[in-house]
Amino acid sequence: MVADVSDVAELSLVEEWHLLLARHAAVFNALECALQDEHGLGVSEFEALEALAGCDHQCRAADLTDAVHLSQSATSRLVARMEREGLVERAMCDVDRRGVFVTLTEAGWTRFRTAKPTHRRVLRETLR
Amino acid sequence: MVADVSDVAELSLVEEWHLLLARHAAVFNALECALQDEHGLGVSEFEALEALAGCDHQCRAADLTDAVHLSQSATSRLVARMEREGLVERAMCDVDRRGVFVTLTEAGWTRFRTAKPTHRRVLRETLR
DNA sequence: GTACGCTACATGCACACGCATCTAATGACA
DNA sequence: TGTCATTAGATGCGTGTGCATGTAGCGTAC
Repeated sequence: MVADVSDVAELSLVEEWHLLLARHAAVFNALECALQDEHGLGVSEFEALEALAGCDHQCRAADLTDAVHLSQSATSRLVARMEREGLVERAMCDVDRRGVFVTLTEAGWTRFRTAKPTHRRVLRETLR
Repeated sequence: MVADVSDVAELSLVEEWHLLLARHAAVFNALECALQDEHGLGVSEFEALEALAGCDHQCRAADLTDAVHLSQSATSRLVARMEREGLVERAMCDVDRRGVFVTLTEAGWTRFRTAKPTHRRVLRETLR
């Protein structure tokens, strides 16, 4: 019984997937705990804040959907939660009145800057 | 304004994290859709089946928890769902009567073998 | 043997998710 | 201008998740 080339290729493919799963789970859980405990933020909330901070503090809801890797509906509720917490505001978009501009509030910007060191620390500790 | 070494290091750390997030989301979603559509399985269900198949078709519930990267409670419910679908059985563990042996049924083994090519195909198509 | 701490798994609960669907606005075309 | 397909985002619904806790069995100490 000799493993041929395609068996080896498949094995490494599965191993790489399991490695990816394990790495993701480890970093994600560590981030979730640290951000929640120290700043009352979930990972998705932080990613949304980071996306907004990197986009002039304002972007379309649809752009956030890509940034947080969530469904459209989940993103909509995420924005609703963050608005309830005063981290962002939803503004009517003039050029396309179906659209929504999500804008970072002063409180949201502050929370992001405060949480950022925690985020980076956990990445340093758990990534790779 | 010159970026120093630690700024560069932090940037690449964050980029690597975002890459990990994106890769995970892409592969996970593709797997979820394909396995659900073609075999009525979720990713976690498949991972559990794979872990059991690689463990002589029988292992402790606690071992499954590690394999699926889920909490203990989620794993317990996962096993309950899979038992309801006839994919696994829960058996009393003689040496430690608190424990539970999860065993692959014939149907579970068949479902795993059937779904495996789909799983590998999606990995080939979406990983890297 | 009895008491006590620990471990394995199950379960109540609150909450976040995706899917399907709804509403409102847009753009194209007759 | 009126119709209609398309798109942006919100929401009802069912389900899966983690946390906290419950229950039962184990192991040690006395």
